[in-house]
Amino acid sequence: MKSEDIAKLAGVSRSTVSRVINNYPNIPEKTKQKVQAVIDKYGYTPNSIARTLAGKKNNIIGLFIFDKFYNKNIDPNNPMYSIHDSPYLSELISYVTDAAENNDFNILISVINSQSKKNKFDKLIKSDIISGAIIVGGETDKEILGKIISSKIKTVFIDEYLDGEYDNIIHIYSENYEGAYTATQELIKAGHKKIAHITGNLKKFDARERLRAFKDCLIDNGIKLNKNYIIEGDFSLKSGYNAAKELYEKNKNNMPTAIFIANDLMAVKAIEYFKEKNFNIPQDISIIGFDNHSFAEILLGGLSTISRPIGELAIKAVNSLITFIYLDDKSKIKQEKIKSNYINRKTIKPPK
Amino acid sequence: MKSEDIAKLAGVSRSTVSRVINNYPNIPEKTKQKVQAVIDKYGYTPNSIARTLAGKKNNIIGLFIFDKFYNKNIDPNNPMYSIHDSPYLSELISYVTDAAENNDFNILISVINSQSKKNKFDKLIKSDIISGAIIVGGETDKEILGKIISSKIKTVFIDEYLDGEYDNIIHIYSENYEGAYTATQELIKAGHKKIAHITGNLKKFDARERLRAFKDCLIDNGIKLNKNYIIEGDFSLKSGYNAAKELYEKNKNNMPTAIFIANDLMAVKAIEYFKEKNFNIPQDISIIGFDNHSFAEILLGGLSTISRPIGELAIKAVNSLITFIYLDDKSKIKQEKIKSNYINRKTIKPPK
DNA sequence: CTGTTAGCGCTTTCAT
DNA sequence: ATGAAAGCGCTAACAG
Repeated sequence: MKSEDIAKLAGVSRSTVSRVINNYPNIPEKTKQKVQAVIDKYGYTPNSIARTLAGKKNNIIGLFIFDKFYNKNIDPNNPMYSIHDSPYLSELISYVTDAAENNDFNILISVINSQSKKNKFDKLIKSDIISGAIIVGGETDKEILGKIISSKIKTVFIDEYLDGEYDNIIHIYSENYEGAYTATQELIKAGHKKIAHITGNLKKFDARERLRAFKDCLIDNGIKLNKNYIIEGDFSLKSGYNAAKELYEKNKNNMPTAIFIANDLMAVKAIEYFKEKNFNIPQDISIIGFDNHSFAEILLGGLSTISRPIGELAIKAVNSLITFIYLDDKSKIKQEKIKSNYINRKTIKPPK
Repeated sequence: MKSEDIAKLAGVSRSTVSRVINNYPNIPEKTKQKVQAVIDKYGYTPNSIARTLAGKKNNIIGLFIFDKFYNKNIDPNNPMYSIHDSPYLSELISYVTDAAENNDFNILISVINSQSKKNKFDKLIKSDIISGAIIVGGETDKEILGKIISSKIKTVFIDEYLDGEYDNIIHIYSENYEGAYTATQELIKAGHKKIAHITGNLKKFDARERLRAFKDCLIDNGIKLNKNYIIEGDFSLKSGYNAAKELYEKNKNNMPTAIFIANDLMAVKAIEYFKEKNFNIPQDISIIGFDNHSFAEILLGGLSTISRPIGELAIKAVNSLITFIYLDDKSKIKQEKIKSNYINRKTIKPPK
C-alpha cells in the first residue's frame, strides 16, 4: 500500500495525501479527515526510506560507543573489556534507546573498537541513514573528531573532553568534578586526613576529572598529597581488587583511613580485598564510591557514594540532539550539567 | 558526490558505475579498474537510502528485546528490570552488534516493553528500514508473533519457544535442557540426594527448560521430587537472595545438601545469604549455577557452573539471519543448538 | 559489454 | 486549496 493507493481511494492526489501526513497548514479540515479516514482504515504507513530520499529526516540516531574490546598489553587473545562489563555503558544504552523511542526515533548502535570500525563509522555519518550521532566512551580521538567535523553531522558528546567549539557538536556533561570534590570533602568532613584515591581509567575524561577534583579538594583543605595514596584503576570490577591490593602493599605500615574509589564497581571488589585482609569497613577504612550503580547497591547495600544519573544524562542527550536536528541551531540548546548528589549510606565513619 | 559524477569523471554511464560497485560479472577488468580508481580517488560511497529504495537490501538488522522495565506487581513507580540488569541481555547486545558489524551490517536496537512500543515494532518490521529481525527475551507474545508472520520479515528467535514452523522464522537455541540436566546429574554424581533448584523467571523459555531438565534428571535417577526444594526466582541478583531465604525458611529442619541455581547471577546473592546463615559452601551446601557469566566469575571465582556461550549464540543468530536474508530460503540454514559445557570449579563436594 | 530508460515511494516546487 | 510534474540517488530490465 502506497500513497498513490490512498490517494485514489480518497479521491485526491498523492500530493494531498502527503500534505495530510505531514500536517501542512493550508488544507481544509474536511479533506484532512477524508484522507485520514482512508489512511486509518488501511493502516497505511509512509515508507520512510522513500521519505528520506525525498528529503525528510530519517528518524534514526547513531549511538557510537568508543571502547576497547581487547587490551593488547595484557593479553592479545583475551577479551578484557566489552560494553557489557561496564554498567555505565549498559545503562546508557538502555536509557538512550528508551529516550529515543519515546520521541519516535530509533537507535542504531555501533561499537567502535578497531580501525576498520572507524572507517565504517565514517561511512555511516556521511550517509543519510542516521540524522544525528551520540558519542560515548570518554576518549576523544582526533581522527574521529576530524571525521565528525567534516561530515557536519549533528553530534552530542556525553562526558567527553573537547578543546574547542564546533558548530555541529554539542556537549552533555555530568558533574564528575563536582561530585568527586564532594566525595573527598565528605571524607575530610568526617575527620579523615589520610585519604587515598583509586582512579578510573585515566584515558577517560570522567576518570581524569574525578582525580583532578580529588587533588584539588585535598589541597584546598591543606592536606598534602601522598603519591602512594593514588592508585590507578580502570573502572572494572577486577581492577578494584588489584588496586586495593596495590594500595595495601605500598602502604602496609601507613594505611589510609579513607578511600575515594572512582566508581562503585571497583569498590565492590576493593571492599572484598580489604575484608580478606581483615579490615573492617568502615571502622578501619571509610569508603566512598561514585556512580550509585544499582548493581553495586544490590551487591553491597551500604556503600556511600555519589550519584551520576545516567538516565537523565541519556534523556538530556537524546532530547538535545533531536532538538538540534530539527532546529539546526546549536545556540538554542542549553548545555547544562547533570547534577550529582551525595548518597550517605554506611561506609563512612570518623577515623579511630 | 553521486554516481553520476563518478560516471562523468570516469567517462562511462551511471549503470556501469553501479555495475562496478555491485560486482557484476560481465564487466572487463579494464573498465572496472578505471571506474574504481575514480571512486577511490574521491572516496565516493553510494547512498544507501537510494540503493534501498531502488530495491537493494538495507544492511540493517533490528534487534528487538522483549523485556519489562517495570514490575507493576511490586512497585508501579519503581523500575525493576532493565536490559542492563541482565548480563545475558547486555552480552547479547555486545556480541550481536559486533557480529553484525563484522558482516557489514548495522544493528538497530529496540526494547519492547509497552503496547505503544509494540505498535512501533509493527511499523518497523513493515518498513524497509530493516531487512531482518532478531528477537530475544524468551517470552513469545502471540500478538507479536502474529505481526511477524504477517509482515513476512525474516526473523530469528533466540531461545524462544514456538509451537509451529513459519516460513519467515528461524530458531537458534542454546542447550538449556541439556545443560541443566548435566548440572543436576553432576550433583547426583557427587552423591547428593537432597537437591534443590532455584528457577529463573518462569515466563521465560530458558527458565522453563532448565526446570524441566532438573525434574527429569531427578526422576531418571530415582530421586523423588520435593516441592519445597523448588523455589521460583526471576534471574535477577536480588531474587537470588530472596529465593535462598525462602528455601532456608521453608526447609530449616531438612535443608538440601545441594542446589542447582538457574543462573550465576542469582547464585552470587544466594551464596551471600547462605554465608550469612553460617553455611559453608561447598562443605554444607554444594552449588552449581548456569551461564558462566564473566561477571559472576569475577565476583566469586570458584562457582561451578554450566556455560552458555552467548557469543556463539549471537554469531550464529546474526550469520544465519544474513544468510537467510540473501538466500531467501530457510531450508538451507542449519538450525543446530549451541553447546553447553560443565565448568567444574569449587562449589561441588560430596555431602557430609 | 555498456548506455538508455524506467522506476523505487515519497516530498515539494510550480502552476492554477 | 490542490493537482501535475520534477527529482531525491540508485538499480535493473531492455536494447543494442
